[in-house]
Amino acid sequence: MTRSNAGEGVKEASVARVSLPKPVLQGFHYRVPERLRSSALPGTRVVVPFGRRRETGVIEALLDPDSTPDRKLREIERVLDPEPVLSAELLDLCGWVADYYVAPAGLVYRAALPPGLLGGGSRESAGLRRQVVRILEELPTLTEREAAFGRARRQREAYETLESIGGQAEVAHMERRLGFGRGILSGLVDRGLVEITNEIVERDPFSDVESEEAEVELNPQQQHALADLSRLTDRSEPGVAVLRGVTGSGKTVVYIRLMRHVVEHGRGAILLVPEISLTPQTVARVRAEFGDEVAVLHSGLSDGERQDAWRALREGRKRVAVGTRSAIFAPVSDLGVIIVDEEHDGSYKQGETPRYSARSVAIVRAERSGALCLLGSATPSLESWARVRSGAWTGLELSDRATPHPLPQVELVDLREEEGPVPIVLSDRLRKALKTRIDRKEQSILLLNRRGHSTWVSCDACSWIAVCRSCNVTLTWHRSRGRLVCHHCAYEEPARERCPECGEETLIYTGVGTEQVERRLGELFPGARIARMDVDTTGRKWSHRDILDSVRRNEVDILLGTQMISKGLDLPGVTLVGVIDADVGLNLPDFRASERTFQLLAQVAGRAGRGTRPGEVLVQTSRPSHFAIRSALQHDYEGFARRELSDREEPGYPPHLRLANLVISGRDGDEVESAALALGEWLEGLVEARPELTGTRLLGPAPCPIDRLRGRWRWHMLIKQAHAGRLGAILRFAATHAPVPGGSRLEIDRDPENLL
DNA sequence: GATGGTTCAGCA
DNA sequence: GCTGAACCATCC
Repeated sequence: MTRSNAGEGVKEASVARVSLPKPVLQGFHYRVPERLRSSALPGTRVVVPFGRRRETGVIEALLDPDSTPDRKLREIERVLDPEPVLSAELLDLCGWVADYYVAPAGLVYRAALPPGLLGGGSRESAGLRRQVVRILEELPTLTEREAAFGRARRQREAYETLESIGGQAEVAHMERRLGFGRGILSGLVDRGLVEITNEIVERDPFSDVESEEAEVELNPQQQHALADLSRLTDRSEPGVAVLRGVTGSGKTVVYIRLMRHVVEHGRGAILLVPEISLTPQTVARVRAEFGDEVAVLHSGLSDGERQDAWRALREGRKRVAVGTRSAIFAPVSDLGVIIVDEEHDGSYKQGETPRYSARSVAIVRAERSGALCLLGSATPSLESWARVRSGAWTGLELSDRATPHPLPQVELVDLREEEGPVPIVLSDRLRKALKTRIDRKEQSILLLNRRGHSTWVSCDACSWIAVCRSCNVTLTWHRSRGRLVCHHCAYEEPARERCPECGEETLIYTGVGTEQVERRLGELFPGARIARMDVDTTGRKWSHRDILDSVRRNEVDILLGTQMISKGLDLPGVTLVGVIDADVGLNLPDFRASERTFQLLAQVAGRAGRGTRPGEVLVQTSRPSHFAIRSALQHDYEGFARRELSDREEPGYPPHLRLANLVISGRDGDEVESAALALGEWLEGLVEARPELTGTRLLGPAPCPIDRLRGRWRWHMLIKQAHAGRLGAILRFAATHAPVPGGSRLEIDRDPENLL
């Protein structure tokens, strides 16, 4: 680690390495002026001159002047924090993330800090706050204006427009109605002419969640698991434990008791959940147990609230953090346990730089701070499972349901046997089952992992297909909106009556989505109360909660939705779960297709029969003999895992090998292709030339499954290596030396969750 | 990511 | 010889 200049030797620590939140891998060196020597410590934010502007960065390390690059250094201008915002522990952890994922350190720090602390602008979180831009400095004379703007024409226009509408406007208004993008506005911010602030903050939507948790008696299995886990946390090197608990087995109670144990011993705890709006019950129970001791970090908070929660942890006023992915960086000191709930969930992997997996970071952080890392799931990832089987990690199991009923009966409906001129949406079997529930006043859940009305619109007369303007994917017809929508970018267009190609009224709509199912249900069961839950119906802030609350209040007979209804919900009135098309994810060109299908089916099946009445599950499929579906049918996790592990051995996929996906993209398709081919040759040369890289397997280059996205053509190649260190070495070398022509961009995704 | 310097086509 | 756009290295 770096030295912090503890009082003595003022002259040796007069240079700082600073990381800026920019997509550059290296740090930059600055001189620490005499007056800042005592406050410019590693982990503090500083303002530095960069080019002709100033930037906020984080001091990564203090260095001896003689060991720093031979060039004239500029000076740190200002130290923003009286105390480091990143502790030595977190600085170190971020360093690991930057190194392992080959990500710019500054971007890692930004991901680790509450929004707003680094790199100004916070991400928008729909509607909870509105951002307002306001003029700070008047420019009365023309000469002042010339001087202030120079050649920045658009900025000047934006400034003058703002002036003419009263000096203040909503950022969204400037962007959408007036066409002044975020970039232009932040340019004005940088010139110090305007400021952007967040206004109107609603109350914390979780603050009034009721404390429903009564003291629960643990069953023998839970007691056992808790005792084992508690014992582990008392060790100096507790390692990683995987708690496999069937749906409804009561993992959350175990988490809570374990955290209680840790807190009582004066240590802290972090609980990660996949998506907080979908796990209100988990959050509520933690709140009920820990009250003011817990900080809930979720995207619904305003910047201010998030910073408050963060500070409370930093100062030790709170010892327990609950949150999504980025909460793995919560400043909890003296950690006793880090729990990753639903550890198999793909949302723990960030989809953009830094492409870290919160699960992996959790494991590293726990190890480095002597804490236990507990991974919980009904369907652990194969990566985790393999480690348990090899004996490297501790495995624990909850096989009994805490509810009065065993796991529900799962039955397959073979769609190939169903007759009809059009594809079957609701088989007779499923229809009857739904009818029975409605008659009995019981509730049903229907899963279809495709939103919209029809996912494929084409012309019967000519060959026209509705595709996105900037992505190589079909547009989905959203009937209620009357529009054709791309599910990968923002593009949409009005729905049409006639084929735009041949002009005939011959458009056909195939590929059933949730919106269409909702209509069909309405026709089939006229009196039934149907709720649809997918991205389109949960746009408003707390609509998730509203929908689920109404289900819980028994105001809904059928809850229909995408995979967001499969996760962690505890809806005791549900006795039927129907899967409309189990094959949706099975045919994706991704080595995790089977695993995801199995997990989804197992999770959604677990929603049935959690109350006093037993549950039933119906799965419609055209591939009833597929082992992922068969295993889900029998609730046979181990059988599935065994088969899938052996299937992955030969093509060589995780967990047998480490994987990285290199994606090269750009606007010009031919250019990207030749860049990808060149990169492939370069990598082959590299691997051949270096004996220490033996055992590296290269796959591709080939066009990505979605070969055009947001206007960029995409090629990719896979690197496989059994040895994590070697893979890291290759990736770091490639990131800095690989030939990437201008116009193309290389992105490195280590341990990819998604190969599309 | 942003900037500023370099290069070069297009034009007088 | 001038201008603007495209390209690319550099920013400490």
